[in-house]
Amino acid sequence: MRVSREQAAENRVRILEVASRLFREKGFDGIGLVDIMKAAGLTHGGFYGHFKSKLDLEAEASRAALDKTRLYWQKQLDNNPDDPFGTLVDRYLTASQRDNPGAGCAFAALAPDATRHGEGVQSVFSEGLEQLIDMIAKVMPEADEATRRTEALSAISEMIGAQILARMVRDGDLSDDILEASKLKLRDRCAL
Amino acid sequence: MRVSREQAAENRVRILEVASRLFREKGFDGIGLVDIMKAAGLTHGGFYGHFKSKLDLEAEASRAALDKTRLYWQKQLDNNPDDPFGTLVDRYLTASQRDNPGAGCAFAALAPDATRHGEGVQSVFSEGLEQLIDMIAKVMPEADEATRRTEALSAISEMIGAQILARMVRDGDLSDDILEASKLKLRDRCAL
DNA sequence: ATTATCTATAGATCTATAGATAATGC
DNA sequence: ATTATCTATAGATCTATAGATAATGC
Repeated sequence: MRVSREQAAENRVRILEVASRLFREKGFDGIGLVDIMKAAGLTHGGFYGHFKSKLDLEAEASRAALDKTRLYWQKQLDNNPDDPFGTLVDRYLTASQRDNPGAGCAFAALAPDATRHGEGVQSVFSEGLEQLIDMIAKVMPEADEATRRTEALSAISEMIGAQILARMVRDGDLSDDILEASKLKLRDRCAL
Repeated sequence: MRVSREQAAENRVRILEVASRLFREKGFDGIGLVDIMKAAGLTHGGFYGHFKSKLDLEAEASRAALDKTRLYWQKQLDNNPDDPFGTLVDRYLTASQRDNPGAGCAFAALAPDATRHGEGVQSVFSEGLEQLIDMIAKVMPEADEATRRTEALSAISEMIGAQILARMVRDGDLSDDILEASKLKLRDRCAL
């Protein structure tokens, strides 16, 4: 049943991909190692050859998710130099983001979970947020750097909060309204 | 070991209070029935005399938490008729709210958890949010009712998002900055 | 007699580990 | 010979239930 070194490295990546999706969909406590490994096409016994513990996987899978989505958003900003922040707002506050938590923003899916899952996990989210702040502060329209950072912080809080609440609500119309309201308010900031 | 009908009713209330605090602190999956009952001064076997299931307790404890905090905020609005929304912003976006999740906003503590814990729990949070929206929309300064609702939705998303991120971050200065940034931006809306 | 609570436990699930297996890579 | 994975299981924990217990309230 052994596998090449190369195949083993691919297996590790697949565990990370599968775990980062399942954690975002079901929460850290909503999915077990057995099912994660099964989803990766492996048995659970092999898990500890790749990771030290479940908490370790939570941290690594979260880092993978945050890195991947940050790269995606960086590309969106780069490809829309005329209105980078407006593009971000329009594409983040969508029903498709809301309805695909497994592939989307790990902050919206897991921030409160991360707060309760130890220093390692929390550090990953903290560093991920700092990088996100820098990335967005750079494209804010204001001249003053400190103001751009304040604007970025406020906008990030609103966008993530809106997705969290839009997902939570059972009424689809209200859910859409939540996204639309923040889109409207945040779009205003581009017209400076 | 039996207890009077009156005492039993008090026990039920105490279970709800204890559970609503522990759920907000540790998440629905972060605390078990045995420890909840122990914290209420009872043994776990008695639980099912009061609630149908853990999910049932999650819904009822969340309703209790949301009702209690909404009453608190309604009182803050009523007591500050000159600047109700500014008062709300100033008092919600505080370090003391951030550092006491067990007594604070259930949305900030449990919204993503609620999304994953079945229709009953989700309905409680949905209805709680609708009531909160109505409460805040009423005190927004804008003349037009639809605009007041949009403003309320956007402000709620930002305030809850800010508390979630402020709790998640390990760097205390950044955590304070997150709250301050949103306080600054939201306070601007009073000056209409 | 009724019933709120307690004791004890069933049954399921979860993380983690130990030892076996078999293919890789020296 | 090494090692990635698998099989099997230990040990802990969690929800839920069954039956015993003892005080209430008719």
